[in-house]
Amino acid sequence: MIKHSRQRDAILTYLHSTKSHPTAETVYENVRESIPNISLGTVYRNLNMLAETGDILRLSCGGTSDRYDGNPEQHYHILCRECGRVSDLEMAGLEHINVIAGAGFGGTIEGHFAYFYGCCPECTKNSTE
Amino acid sequence: MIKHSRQRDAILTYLHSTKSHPTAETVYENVRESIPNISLGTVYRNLNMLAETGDILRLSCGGTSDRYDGNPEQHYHILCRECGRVSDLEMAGLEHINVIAGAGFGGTIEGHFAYFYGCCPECTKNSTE
DNA sequence: CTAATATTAGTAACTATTACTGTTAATTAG
DNA sequence: CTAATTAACAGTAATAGTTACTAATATTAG
Repeated sequence: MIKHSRQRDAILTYLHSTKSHPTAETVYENVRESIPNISLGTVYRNLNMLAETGDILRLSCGGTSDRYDGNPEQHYHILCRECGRVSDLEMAGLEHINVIAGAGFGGTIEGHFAYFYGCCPECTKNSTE
Repeated sequence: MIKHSRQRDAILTYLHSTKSHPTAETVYENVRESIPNISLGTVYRNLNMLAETGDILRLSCGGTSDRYDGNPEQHYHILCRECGRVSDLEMAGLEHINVIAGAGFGGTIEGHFAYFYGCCPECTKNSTE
């Protein structure tokens, strides 16, 4: 049985307020502004719960720590190799690649995880100036 | 300047001998059979070097530890949600998704990372028996 | 309101990985 | 073939991210 908690609300509210795909540590720092004595363990536990229930997305883009996304809708991301930022991509879904992968494969493809890397609009602009 | 080393050779030889995408720990355990006192730090250092030079691939499929692949050619993987195994997929390249992602994106797409998840042939077979 | 218990803060523990240090061994120069 | 140089090593300590534990607190049900 799941009980409401001020801490979990604050975490979700913060994630909804940003498009920056923060790490657990960043979530912690920001939520501390409204709940100064929140524990880092609480942040981790709630991020795990929220990811489990599908209310948020966990992004593992190869960096040292996972990132979280308050938008649980299926969408894709790009990791900027210049500034490290993770940005949303507005693009069509790629469900068809599951079919490509499944052709000739003896098992079952249930889905995929994908992210792109390159240079974000800001860094691309800066490097051509 | 890069010097030859028996340890690095053994690591590469082991990775070439398997299709199992082992973790650093598994590489360590196996290479210890030929070099019993090899250090875990040496395994990590060489796996990083080999990944850096492009001789092997590092796979970060969301699990707790990275995995390594002795085949440096671009190819895709499937993570079995049943047994945790990571297997190679024989399938066409997906370079076209970079174009899809780049459409309407202000920055530059250089490439993508993708893996599939589902059920490997062995587990699919077992679950339908 | 009271009882039951999910959640918390704070801290300790754990795991994967990297850094450090003195020693060993691969390469280069003579 | 030495000897000098230094990359790489083994062993160990340290770090980073995350999870586990515990007694106290806050939420919900009745």
